[in-house]
Amino acid sequence: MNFKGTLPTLILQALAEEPSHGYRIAQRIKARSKGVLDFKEGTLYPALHKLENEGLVASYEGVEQGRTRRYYRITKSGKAVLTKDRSEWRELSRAVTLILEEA
Amino acid sequence: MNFKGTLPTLILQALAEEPSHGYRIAQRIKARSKGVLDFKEGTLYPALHKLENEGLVASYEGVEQGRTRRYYRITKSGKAVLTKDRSEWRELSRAVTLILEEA
DNA sequence: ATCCTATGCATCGGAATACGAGGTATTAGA
DNA sequence: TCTAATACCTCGTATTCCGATGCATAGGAT
Repeated sequence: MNFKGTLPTLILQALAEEPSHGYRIAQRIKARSKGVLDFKEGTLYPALHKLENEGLVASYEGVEQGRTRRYYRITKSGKAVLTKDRSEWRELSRAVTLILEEA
Repeated sequence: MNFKGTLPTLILQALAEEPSHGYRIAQRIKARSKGVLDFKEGTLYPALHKLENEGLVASYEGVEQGRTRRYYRITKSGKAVLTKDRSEWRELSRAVTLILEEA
């Protein structure tokens, strides 16, 4: 069960903390949300590609333990978008909460 | 600018407060969120029909000032779903906030 | 009297987001 | 040896939302 629309922001946030690769980003989001947020691979990889296409993240191939992984890092414009996304999230979530908590 | 997935819950909440019709529900959501949440008609009416199809709301035709309006009220199962949706919202929004506010 | 705006309902096409299923391949442990 | 976890990817489908469009009435401005 996930929200629609928050995944790009969550990915940017993860990469702002440290560069990582797809599989680990997904695990991290799941762990940090205590299992609540659990995006599937069929969702994650296309989202990652789209972010790269938009220039918000950049990727490079890395080899670790004989395994090829595609690492991603956040770009300058990615950081700017993350800042904007965060404040948008605050505004929207506050608005929804305001309505739902109102008797 | 809207969240995806919260509209049915917001509609149920509005109808839990008082029965209403489509146009007014939209205005109410917009007003309560101080203009932040603004769902369009092309979104609202299909959502309303779907909720009725699922038995979460019921509708009846009412005439007011010579105008025919379709009024909706929340049903018993609609109230149950609303309660569940509210706790789900809390859980999900808390999870996202947890990740985004974390340095 | 006429026109515009707000009200009020509805449907359609298209875009975006997510999931599930399926495919490929490597590594580590039972 | 077999299985599970890791790691990446794509495709079809469902859902959600928006914008455009259509129709119709009421009220106020010109």
